[in-house]
Amino acid sequence: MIRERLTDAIAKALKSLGIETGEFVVEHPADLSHGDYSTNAAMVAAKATGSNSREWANKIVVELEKHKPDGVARIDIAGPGFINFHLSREFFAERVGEIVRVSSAYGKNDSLKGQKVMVEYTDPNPFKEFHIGHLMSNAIGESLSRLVEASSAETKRVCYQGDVGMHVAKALWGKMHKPNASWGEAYAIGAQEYDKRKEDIDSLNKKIYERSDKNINALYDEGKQATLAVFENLYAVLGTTFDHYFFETEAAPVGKKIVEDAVGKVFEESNDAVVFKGEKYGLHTRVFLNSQGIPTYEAKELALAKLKYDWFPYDTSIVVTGNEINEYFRVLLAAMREVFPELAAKTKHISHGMLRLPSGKMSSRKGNVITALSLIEEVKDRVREKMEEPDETIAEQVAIAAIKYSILKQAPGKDITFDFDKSLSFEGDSGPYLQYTAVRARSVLEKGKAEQVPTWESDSQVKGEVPEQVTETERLLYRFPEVVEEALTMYAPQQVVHYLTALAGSFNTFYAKEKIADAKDPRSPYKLALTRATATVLANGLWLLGIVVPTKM
RNA sequence: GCUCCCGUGGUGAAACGGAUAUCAUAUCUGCCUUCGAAGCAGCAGUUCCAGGUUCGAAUCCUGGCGGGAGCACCA
Repeated sequence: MIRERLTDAIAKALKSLGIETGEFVVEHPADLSHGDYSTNAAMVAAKATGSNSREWANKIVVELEKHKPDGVARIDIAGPGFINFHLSREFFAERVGEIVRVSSAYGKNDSLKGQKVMVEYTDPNPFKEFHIGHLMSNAIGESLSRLVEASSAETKRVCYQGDVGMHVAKALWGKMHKPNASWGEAYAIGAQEYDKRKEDIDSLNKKIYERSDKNINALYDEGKQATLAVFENLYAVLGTTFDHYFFETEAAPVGKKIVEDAVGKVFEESNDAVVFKGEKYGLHTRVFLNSQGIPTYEAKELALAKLKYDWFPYDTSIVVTGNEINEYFRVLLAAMREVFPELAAKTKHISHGMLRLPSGKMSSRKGNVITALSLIEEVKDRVREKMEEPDETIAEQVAIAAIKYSILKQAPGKDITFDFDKSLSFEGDSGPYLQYTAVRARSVLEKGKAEQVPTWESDSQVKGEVPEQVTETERLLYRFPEVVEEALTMYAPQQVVHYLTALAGSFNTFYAKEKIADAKDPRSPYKLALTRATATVLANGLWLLGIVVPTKM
């Protein structure tokens, strides 16, 4: 890798000047005109010695010029002492050749080879709506899963569904009082009436938990099956295939036992409930078993960590949830560090922001939720309007791309105020823009084939000329593997999004300026190879985002 | 009240402590007899406030102001 070569060369140069440090960084300058890589080594050296950074830059460059690293065409100094590296024409042409050769494997790495990683996400609750908040969790979790997978980890996608607990009791209570209501509506009714009918609903909760009433069991089973079937259809549309489902019903008894066994050690009794005193860690107290002896979310989550590990002995367990439970999770992890220290150390909590409505917080309790299904349908309608020959499959692929892009373009953890016209765009900075560019690139390749332009090969370089001018597209293409690794280590799919958007933009500029497929142009074979490399990176990158490239648009 | 998160052009966002803060959108101006106009080119416009640390701060620290979430038997 070029980056390592540069880092080694700089370290060597510093060493020969008597500076021993690994503190400097080698990065891409924000502005492409500043070169392809840049280092702050001179500033670091200046700091260590208390002297001028421009002078250090001059000395370092003299050293670097003695053994110029492969692939570097020019080194210069700018600003307060940045050393900028401009890579050579040959370097970029070789990378284009490499991308075409490696194809769908381009961008993958071995950083997690031999590791077992589990990712839990989406987590909709049976008996409640699958709303756009779950869409956020799904988009982020799926993308993280794919980043992990692309880094060669053995990856398991799992989903944890709350099929027991107060929300179920509320939904069943609502359904019993208004049988024609949908499950989402039934839940809202139960939630709104809870204050008035607390005793009723609490006792219903206990019956559900104990499965002691035949009629209630039948209604429960029916509701669970019906809502889960809806979720399955959505997973298919979203492109997620879970390897395993965990349910709260299996976690509950395990959690109860874990907590009971540790009463007096980790947990303590308080007002008939069993609690964990988080205060000693600067946190707050949370109830793990309620006064009826029923395990709460916290106890079940503790059990879940163990159930997961028993099923798949992970090295890392990533849990994607909404940020509203950040505080709970900190308490939970504090308790887990005492009960299962080795599992707590392997658990990584990623929280996503809330999808809010302009009118305020969306709440399934109040019933003012936008369901995932209605959103997808609405977006599909808008996509169809733009299509010349409507096609159901493509309309869906484009709609999902628009939705996922709007979620993944920003750092997970930040809220999105959902406004239809502002949040979902088909133009510029959007999922469809990336798809469109990929489709367009492929169509140019078709044209090249039809015109019988010969195939360019990087090793022989005999079948056509390489244009002297390096395009912006080429300066971006070779960075893709770095972007993938960075996005993984920082749990930041938005870096892939922003990279792809820049790449697509550069290609569209290239496309507008140059005729690519032209049998009479000796540079056409190379330009087609560049087009193929772009199409490949766009497709590989979109895969990481869970977005499909349509056959046409 | 306490704890945590967040304040970037009109709007939505990006930016391992790095260079002239990037991108999109909306508005405005051009470009389809040439490989797909869901596109391209151009104009204009931004780091909440006050201190501090640093060669260098949107980023780190302190204090304000503003917004959000959570704070005992819901998840």
